[in-house]
Amino acid sequence: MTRKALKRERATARRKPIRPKGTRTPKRNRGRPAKEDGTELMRDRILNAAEELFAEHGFDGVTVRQVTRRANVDVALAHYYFDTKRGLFDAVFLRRAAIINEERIKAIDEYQANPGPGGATIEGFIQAFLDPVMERWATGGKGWKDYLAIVAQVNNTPKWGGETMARYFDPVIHRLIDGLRSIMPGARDIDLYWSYQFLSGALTLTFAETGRIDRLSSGLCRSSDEAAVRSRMAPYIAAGFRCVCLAKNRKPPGGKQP
Amino acid sequence: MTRKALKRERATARRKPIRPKGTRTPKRNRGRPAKEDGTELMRDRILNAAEELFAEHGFDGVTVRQVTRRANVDVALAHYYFDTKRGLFDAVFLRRAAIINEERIKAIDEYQANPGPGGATIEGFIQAFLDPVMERWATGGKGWKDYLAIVAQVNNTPKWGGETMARYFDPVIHRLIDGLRSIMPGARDIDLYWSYQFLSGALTLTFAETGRIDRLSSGLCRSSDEAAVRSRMAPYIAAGFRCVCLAKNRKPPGGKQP
DNA sequence: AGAGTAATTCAACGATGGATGAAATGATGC
DNA sequence: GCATCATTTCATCCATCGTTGAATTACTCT
Repeated sequence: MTRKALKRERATARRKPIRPKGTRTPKRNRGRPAKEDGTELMRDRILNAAEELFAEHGFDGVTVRQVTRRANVDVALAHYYFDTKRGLFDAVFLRRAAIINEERIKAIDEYQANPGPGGATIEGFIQAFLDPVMERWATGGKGWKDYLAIVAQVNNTPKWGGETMARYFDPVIHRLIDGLRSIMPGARDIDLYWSYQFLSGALTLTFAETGRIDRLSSGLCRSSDEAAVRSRMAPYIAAGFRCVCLAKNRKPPGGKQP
Repeated sequence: MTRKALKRERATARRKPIRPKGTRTPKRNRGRPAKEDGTELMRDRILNAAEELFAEHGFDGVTVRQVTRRANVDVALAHYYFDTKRGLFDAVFLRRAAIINEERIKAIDEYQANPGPGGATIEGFIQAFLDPVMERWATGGKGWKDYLAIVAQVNNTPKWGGETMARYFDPVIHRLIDGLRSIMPGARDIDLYWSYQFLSGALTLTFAETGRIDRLSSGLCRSSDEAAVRSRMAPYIAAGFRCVCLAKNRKPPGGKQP
């Protein structure tokens, strides 16, 4: 017994049997398909189509019918596998979140266990945190790019920015902050968290590849230029952390100091 | 002759006069209202309601009916004033964009004309660029906060991140970059633009006040803490610019240098 | 005072939204 | 070889969507 059965149980005797209507016209293309391997599983077809569309138009800008049309699949199948539209979105979001999160934890652990000569640095930790995502973004193909565009939208939406992001990403971020704290013993947590906030904004916007910088710079910069991002983002962010989190560099610019 | 007349002209004789239906039931509450001053104009009521809802749910997550219901106004009135849903959104977006853009240009001009003793600094320019928004965010009330939440979503959406943001914000950004270039004669444009990109992400996410950092820090930080942002954002960002744009500070972290 | 115009509401249109019950059909296990 | 199960499609439900034509009422100008 799989999803359908569960669903039917949940919805026991909800409606009257409304459908005394027309007789069925038995046509082709119905029922369980021949198990022809090699083709993508329908469930994955739906996920992939949804990923593309959500990346471009956001959750509310996409209809389930658009997704299933792109996947060449019946509408009902999306509900069969994912129950609701929201369930489909969550499935898209989860699929890759698990992967980068694991890679990130591993990267930070490895860096801390074995930093280069001279010991661990702020830039080193930031790099370890960024690298897995950067790598997927640069070489993971359209699927990963679409996924990162979705993350950017979720991160910047009040409705989801709080809970959805938290559930999936908080542990990794705490791991990063632990690492940074270990090499900045004097840093206050409040400074570390705010610095991460700025990091988060810069990161998600950049990987979202909105095309904004291309236009702004009249084509001088390209959103998709991985080398450009690779050589600048970590240094930029590390400099910010150094400035904000190391007390000696803090200079109150007029405002009161908390 | 105002909007309605223009609209009717545009749609000359488009449809057959479909409506041989029921007779009108003349009730209260119709037609042009008595000119009772002191109350908000209906056009503004619609704009305000739309601003709130767009901030929370995004363009596609809001229906025109929700907006007019919150504004206590008939649906048709929204189309009377703004033609389409998109027109309504643009009106919301434009209303405040004009204000901050003007203030920002003025702030940067003034800073460059009269920096403190010691001359202009990177941090000074950044501060001049941020201050008008910061001020509105901190003291402008819910309207401005909602507006900035909308900006964050637009900025991070591929569909609009390119064109919509460009049309309204590019001139100010170029003004900022001109200022920065004037005190960093050796800086390459490509570095300045990429640095701005990181600034942009940090800025829009922070002002969007998604509540993310509150949860992440277990309540240690509050999204709405203006003093915390005021004392950290400009230094963080200025440090990043210094690091990326001043050649002597550039150190290639393994990747190839463009 | 009457004609014209601006602002507001009513009532509907056609399309489409998410969702689901039931039929169909191949695979699986006994 | 037959009953059960998992997967897929068909056909539809009902609510709601953006948008509009026309009626209605108040204000403005002559």
